[in-house]
Amino acid sequence: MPELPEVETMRRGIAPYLTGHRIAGVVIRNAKLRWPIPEHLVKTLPGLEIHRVTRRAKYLLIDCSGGTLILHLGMSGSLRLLMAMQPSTLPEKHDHFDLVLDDGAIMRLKDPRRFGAVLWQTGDVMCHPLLVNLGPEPLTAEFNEKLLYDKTRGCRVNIKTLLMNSQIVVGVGNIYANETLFRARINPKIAAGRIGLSRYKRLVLAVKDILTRAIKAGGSSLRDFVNSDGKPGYFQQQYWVYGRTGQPCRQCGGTIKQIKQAQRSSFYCPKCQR
DNA sequence: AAAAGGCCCTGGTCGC
DNA sequence: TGCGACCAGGGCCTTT
Repeated sequence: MPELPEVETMRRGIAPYLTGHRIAGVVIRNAKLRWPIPEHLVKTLPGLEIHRVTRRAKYLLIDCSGGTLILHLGMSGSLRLLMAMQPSTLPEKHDHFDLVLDDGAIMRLKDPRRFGAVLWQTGDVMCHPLLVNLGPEPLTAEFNEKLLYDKTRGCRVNIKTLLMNSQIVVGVGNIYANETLFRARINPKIAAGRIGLSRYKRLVLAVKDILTRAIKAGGSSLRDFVNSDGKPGYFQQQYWVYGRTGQPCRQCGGTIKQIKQAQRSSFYCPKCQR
């Protein structure tokens, strides 16, 4: 389940191998992702030069001459780089898409659950319907307590669900929503409109700090991106509350509770989070 | 308008 | 050991 830190780690992993290269070929083995992969990419992309690889929310943006390739990894997607002359480049069952580069390297997308996406946008990529309504990046100054406060006056939705709303802030998935609320000592059930500036300040700091640390941890696994399974090595990190139903709170020893909010599992410590 | 629920999909886990 | 039921999850889309 790639969250923002994982996507950013993947971006940093692939960028050096793509930037400045020309696309030599495209292979679509299974176009049926979240949306169909446009078949015309097989003809359109070869010959184009890759200028840079950026990220917006959890979307990877491969900026080419003439357009931008938009990748989303869904919840089971991963990218791998196979270098030229490497013996075992046989695609496996869920390797749906290859981007072949002019030096023979291959960027291969694997996505067993096919919630991911490969799309193409000409012109300003930020005008794409999937990107145009996104809220601020969590690690920018634009994401702050005042923004949360202003956007939630009169809002009755619970804070956990709000935090996962990409129109409010992008890149906070289920795991980090739970973990950041614990860090900020905020009960996930509280209505967003009843939270004041001081608690929002704690929440913003928690989001920034936890995401920043996760990205740093991912950096140490960057070398694994070439000729590996594409999975950063920090997935087995320790969580304070996520997935710890019934276990003792690492802070107070109380019991971690699990509830459902907007069809998603929420985990929290009723004693620490009020 | 806001909020709630549905849906896409596969692999892993669990009970029988 | 096989098999069905169920769950997880991002996030757009539809319904209320």
